[in-house]
Amino acid sequence: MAEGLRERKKRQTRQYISDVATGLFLERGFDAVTVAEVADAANVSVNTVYNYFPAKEDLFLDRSKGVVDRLARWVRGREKGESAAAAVVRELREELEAVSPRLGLMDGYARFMRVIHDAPALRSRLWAISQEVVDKLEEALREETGAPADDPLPGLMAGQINWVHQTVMSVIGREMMAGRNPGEVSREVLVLLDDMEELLSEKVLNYAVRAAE
Amino acid sequence: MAEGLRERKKRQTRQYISDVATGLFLERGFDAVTVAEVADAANVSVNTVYNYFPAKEDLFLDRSKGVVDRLARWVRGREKGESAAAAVVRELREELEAVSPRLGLMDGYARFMRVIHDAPALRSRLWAISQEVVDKLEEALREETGAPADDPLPGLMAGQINWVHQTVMSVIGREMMAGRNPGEVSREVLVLLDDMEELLSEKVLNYAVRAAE
DNA sequence: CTTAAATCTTGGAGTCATTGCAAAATTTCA
DNA sequence: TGAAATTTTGCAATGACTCCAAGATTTAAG
Repeated sequence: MAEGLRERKKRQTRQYISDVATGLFLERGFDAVTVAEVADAANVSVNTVYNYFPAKEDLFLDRSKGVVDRLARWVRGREKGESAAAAVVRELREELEAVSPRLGLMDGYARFMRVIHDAPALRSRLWAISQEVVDKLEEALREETGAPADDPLPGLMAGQINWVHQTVMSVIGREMMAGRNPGEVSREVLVLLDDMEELLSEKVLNYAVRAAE
Repeated sequence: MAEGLRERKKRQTRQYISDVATGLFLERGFDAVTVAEVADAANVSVNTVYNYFPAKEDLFLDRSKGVVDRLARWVRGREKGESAAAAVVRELREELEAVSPRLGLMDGYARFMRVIHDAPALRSRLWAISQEVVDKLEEALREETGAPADDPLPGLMAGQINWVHQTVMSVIGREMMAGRNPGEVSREVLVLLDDMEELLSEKVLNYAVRAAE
């Protein structure tokens, strides 16, 4: 069915508010910009802003929400004969080798991270998102392995896999904020990823291996 | 030097405010109690509350701050021939066997956790504390091993060790909230701890072994 | 014991995020 | 085209938190 005028306008408005807000936050920092200013700059009322975004933090982290099922998706899409952890490590390695902006390997990410780093509210929102990532990963592991609800292993495995992802993301953030360029950081984190892989036990690396056909 | 009247009064006032606030939060939940109510109930002004506590969350989580250097302390106090991870696992095992209230194994912890669970602001404050725990642990590992500032290993090891501690604490919280009693939870988590120990690689279990004399 | 300095407490005003409500504007659809 | 559904907006209110200056208390010197 074709999308009505109303739907299109809503999507545009939402996007515009988010863009305007992001611009302001990047310029002056999260705390220094009020929601009222965002509303003014976007030519809408404060209420309209809250109509689209549950909280101020969502104005800046709206995009990041595409990340919540990243690990679950990678695990579900793992190859035959590949374990959950191996799949995540492989996907991370591929993204790193491609110097992918999805991991923050892009110009401008430093400024983005700086805004988050300087605003406690944004940091906690990021933690909340990260928690969602683990939860969805654990759920995926349960489904993939058919583990009973009281089996603690999926939770433990999700924790280990999340450690890898979390560490990669946080080191990238730190290094980019330190002024390094994406290529440099990519190479450095690839080495780090090797180190991490070596720290994973065989039990982790062999958990939830997908049946080879 | 003897403590002056002023110092004593301040400490008492601070403690009293925290106690009163904790009581109210346990009764009615974090969000349902305003800072003004806490101030009233404690016979002080709102400004005095903020004089002692930087934010509302600190009224409830004041105690928890004793936890921030737990892992660093355990590592620094590890025995001869014992690694950092082994020390943390051992200390955790001892606390679990003792059904220690320091880990939340006590009646009333369920209600305490419930308040945190239901208040996003408290959850993020807990995350922040947890971050401090890792940071201090990493710092301790660097000092203990004399690793250079650019060595990534201490950070990775801190992450692995933190995973163990974090998982133990969160499972205890979850089970206690589910109405289980401390003894039960203790036994269950001891088993879980064994599982986790098996998931740690040799490299982790042998990192920062203290010289045997 | 008296008093000035240092320190605490308090009241009050103000900022800002967030919510609730009802009126006004816009879009959809019969 | 006109009523119904949906969106936008203005307005008022709540609650955390900050700033400031005045008042109360404690300390310490004389």
